[in-house]
Amino acid sequence: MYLYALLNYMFSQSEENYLKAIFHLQQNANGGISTSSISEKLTTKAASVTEMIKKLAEKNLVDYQKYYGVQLTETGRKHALLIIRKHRLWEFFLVKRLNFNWDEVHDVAEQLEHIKSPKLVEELDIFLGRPEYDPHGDPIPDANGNLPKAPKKRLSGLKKGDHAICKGFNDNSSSFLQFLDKQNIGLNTKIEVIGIESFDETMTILVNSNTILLSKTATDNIYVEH
Amino acid sequence: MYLYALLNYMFSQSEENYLKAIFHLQQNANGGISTSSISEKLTTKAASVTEMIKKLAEKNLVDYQKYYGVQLTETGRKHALLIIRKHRLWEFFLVKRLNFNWDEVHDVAEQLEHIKSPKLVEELDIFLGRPEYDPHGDPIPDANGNLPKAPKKRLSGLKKGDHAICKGFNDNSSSFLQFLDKQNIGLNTKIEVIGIESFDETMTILVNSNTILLSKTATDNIYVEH
DNA sequence: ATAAATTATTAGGCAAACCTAATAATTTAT
DNA sequence: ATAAATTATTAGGTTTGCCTAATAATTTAT
Repeated sequence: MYLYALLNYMFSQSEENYLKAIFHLQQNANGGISTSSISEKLTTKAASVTEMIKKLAEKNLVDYQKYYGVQLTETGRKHALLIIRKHRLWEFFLVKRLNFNWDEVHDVAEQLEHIKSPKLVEELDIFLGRPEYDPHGDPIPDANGNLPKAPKKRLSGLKKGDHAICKGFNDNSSSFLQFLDKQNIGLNTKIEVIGIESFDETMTILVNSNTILLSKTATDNIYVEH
Repeated sequence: MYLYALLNYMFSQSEENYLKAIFHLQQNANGGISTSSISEKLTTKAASVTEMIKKLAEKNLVDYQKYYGVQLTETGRKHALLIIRKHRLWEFFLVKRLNFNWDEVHDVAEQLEHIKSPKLVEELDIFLGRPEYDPHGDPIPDANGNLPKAPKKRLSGLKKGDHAICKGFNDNSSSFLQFLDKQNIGLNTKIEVIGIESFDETMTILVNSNTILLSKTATDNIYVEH
């Protein structure tokens, strides 16, 4: 199908990285995404972002108005979701089939997500049993870009006495994931909120009968179901 | 280990493609490899090859003297073998695990071979059961660049009356492999040589009780054991 | 309301990897 | 042995995606 071929083969790795970055920034923001936030996310300079944004706008992947920020078009969003789909399928493969630890997969998946082959994505999905969540608990978009709906709730939003199950992480950096490993916090770990400090929102939680202190930054980045 | 890291992370995709092309050309030639043969293999222009060869020589991946051709250094050869190892492991994965046909895998494997992660290569190798041959019958180098020794014999080298088993193909192009599929020739197919035309070396062979005519070009590209 | 700080854009450059056209070196053919 | 053909190199250009430095627009602070 023409659109599919177009979605799969037309864009450079750089362009794909911009689409993905904009998509992720849109998740946590409303309205247009600023040039500077993109440059921060991709560790490039703002001037480079301006340049690339112009190109993406010409290709109808983003809507863009000077000083008013960027937003993905429907085509841009579809392609961003395809890259995220590939990224998360590969992460699943690496962890579940190749014995990678969840904190080791990010860099490799960043490379693998740019491999262009519609058949590969589909067959990999089948081979893995059409998983719905990656090893970090993030939902894997299906071939049409639909995400399994699991509204995310942050650990930082819970109150004293709440019980919860850990369902994902917003910061997938190796250092954060290693920190979680050290605290024995992982996907589906059961958590009880013992208390919250009023001055900085540090949270005291119970994990496997151990008491652990987590900063607001940490609890903001942990998704739970409760 | 330092050398390993060096081998894995130092080179661009283009550089890797040149190393691989030179390695393959060296298999069928003796002495230095000409600029023009490289440009033909990679469908680039000779001027681009000259440029790249200079760069590879500076990085000690090839030995190079004006008008005397190119040869891989030991480092260059090691890295070429790593890329070939990755290419063939991925082809094995695609055919044996993801239901690709053997004539569909080349382009995807050309992309996957450039993924940089020593752990990925090792774990993939283990996951696949440390296969020795890819789906085309080509040997897969081990982690040290050693190839399982299976000296290759061409079908074109056999005489009338010889029996043989098909063990691999030199031309892995989709069109050639599809031609073979149509003739019911595949890995481990049993062949009997019925006759050879003296004027153009066209060979008449018996495959599953069917008589088939193969051009010299075809028989040159089929490896056999007999 | 104006100065200061922030954010975005433009202009001009650079490196990688390709290209064409012109030229040079070597080999082959008569 | 010289002309013709082949092969290789050089010079100069292009595109992509990045950079710095200068400038412009907008927002924030006093």
